Amino acid sequence: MSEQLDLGVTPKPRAKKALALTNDRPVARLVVDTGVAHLDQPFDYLVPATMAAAEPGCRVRVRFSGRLVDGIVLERLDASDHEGTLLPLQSLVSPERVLTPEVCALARAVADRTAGSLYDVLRLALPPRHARVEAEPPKDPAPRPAAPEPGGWSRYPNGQSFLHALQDGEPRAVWSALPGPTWPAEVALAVQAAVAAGRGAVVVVPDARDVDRVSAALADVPHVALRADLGPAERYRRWLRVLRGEVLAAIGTRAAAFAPVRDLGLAVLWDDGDDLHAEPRSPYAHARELLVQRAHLAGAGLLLGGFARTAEGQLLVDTGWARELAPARDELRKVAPRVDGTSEDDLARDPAAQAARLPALAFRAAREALDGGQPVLVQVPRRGYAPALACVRDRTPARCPACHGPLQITSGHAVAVCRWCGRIAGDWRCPVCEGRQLRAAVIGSRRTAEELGRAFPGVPVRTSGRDEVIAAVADGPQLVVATPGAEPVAEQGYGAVLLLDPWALLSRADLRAGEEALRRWMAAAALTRPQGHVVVVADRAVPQVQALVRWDPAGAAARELADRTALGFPPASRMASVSGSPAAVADLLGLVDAEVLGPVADGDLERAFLRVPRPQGAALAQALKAAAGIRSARKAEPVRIELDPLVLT
DNA sequence: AAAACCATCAGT
DNA sequence: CTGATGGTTTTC
Repeated sequence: MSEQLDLGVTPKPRAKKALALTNDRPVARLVVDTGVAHLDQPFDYLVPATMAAAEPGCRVRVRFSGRLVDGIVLERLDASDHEGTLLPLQSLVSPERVLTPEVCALARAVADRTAGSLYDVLRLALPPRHARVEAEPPKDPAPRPAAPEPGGWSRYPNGQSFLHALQDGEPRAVWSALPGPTWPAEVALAVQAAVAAGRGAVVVVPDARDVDRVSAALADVPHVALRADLGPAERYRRWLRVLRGEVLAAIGTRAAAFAPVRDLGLAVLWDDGDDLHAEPRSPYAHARELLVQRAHLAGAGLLLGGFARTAEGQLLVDTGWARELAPARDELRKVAPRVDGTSEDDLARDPAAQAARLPALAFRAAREALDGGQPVLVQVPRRGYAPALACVRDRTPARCPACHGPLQITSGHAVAVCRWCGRIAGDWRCPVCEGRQLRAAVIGSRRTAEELGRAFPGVPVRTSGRDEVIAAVADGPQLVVATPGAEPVAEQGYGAVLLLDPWALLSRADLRAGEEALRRWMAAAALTRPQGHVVVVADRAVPQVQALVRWDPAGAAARELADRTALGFPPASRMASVSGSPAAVADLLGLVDAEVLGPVADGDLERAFLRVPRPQGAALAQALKAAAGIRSARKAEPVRIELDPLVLT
């Protein structure tokens, strides 16, 4: 064979010297970081002899329309079907094959589903390279663990068959976890079942605390923990161990959904309703959609677990794609907390408890637990100082008479001020009852902590919120005031959990307010010791309170899904959010055929929602991508496109 | 960002 | 008709 292969390509006239190509498959088909929406397609380049190691999955640099850009090899071919001349690869970044076929197929599917480009997804899927770490000597593959005993799964009628099917099947389950601290152990058992059979597993949890808890539960299973806060070197080191098959299991937050484990047998997602699972960067893929898609493509099992259940999880059950994995009723009775609803008007006699606005029942429950030497968890909806105000009588949210922005009080003694326009709202009147008196709709955790301290003199009070999250507290009498998601685990479980100000959660304008409220209450209530006491300061007639009392996440999710289906809301329909300048949004909407809601002003920008029946979701994504491509080719200003947006307000 | 492509037109 | 010119399209 000649050095210079004839590929039907005329050498460039200005080429200084003939480039020696590799003999073996001299064409590399790449995905290139073009940076523009309309060029989401493979491009072919020639492989110089010096870069013969540029196998599929390798990072390369290439000249693309004059600029040096990053690319990844998708395939090596004998010849290209491209008509024009081919440029050679500029350099081979590394022979490490970082993009596996499985992750590549997933990224392609995700890009299609979200109207994004392949490279945008790969940017999220592949950690930045760290050359020094790559050069470190590889370790031996970790030994396989033994197949697990059923452990906590014996409390679920289908638990053992689920574990068993992980050996070589693709069991898909929506799991309603028993309240209590054992879910990391059950996740670990499922992972062990897959790994013992020589299959890989990925586990995605909302935050770093959960990563640590599941990682600890996985002590007997070789694995890596991928956390966002690791730093580039350690992050890449652990990721490489997965890629090279040194370990078969990876656990982490959102980005771990793409961990390149070998021969995937199980994907786990814990608490899929947590909004931390939504990727904030384009194309905004949600971890649940990633893992559902990945399990589907890879023929792997899926475990979608949580105390509460989302409407999306319910849909997976209703369509028959996944099965329900719920505890036996008597097992639930053993551990479920005793939940009482109480009116906030039923205030305690104790003056300090009154000042803290503690209803008698809540005060008593806390007192009993503390007297028994047990910690008490108090969940308050938001941190800060009285962030929102409402009519004292009927809870109508207080809005600015001028601009309808929310009113707030910024310090202990100031009058109410509009959060948007800054006007002082001294003359506020309730639009419903004409009342003039305001109350804090949401009491921030700091103030609650102060007030509770006075209601229970001598009892230590700790707070856990966004600023400072406490992972765990020891047993013993103490008050723990926490915002949702920041509740510390108690060593022996809390004696009582108080859910204050539920209206702050329930009365949000969001479509998901009801589901989200129940999710947060269940997450807190699950931290009680078996049959601990939970007091929620709301009427039992509220459906979410009922679901909490009966500990019925499945029933609540079924009702939620039915409600949304009746109204044509997701997940029964699929929606897309489109935002940008008014002209750009109007232009894009003109290119897509779907029901349009809006547009409405959103700051300087405009936002519109598109809605189609669920079966047309793929077509909507395709149409939006095509439209964005047309606009990008015209060099029109970009529009932000988000499929299945989490927030619909 | 550079190259290739394409339409237009002054000078034959 | 041809070659120069300037704007547009393509990008392997």
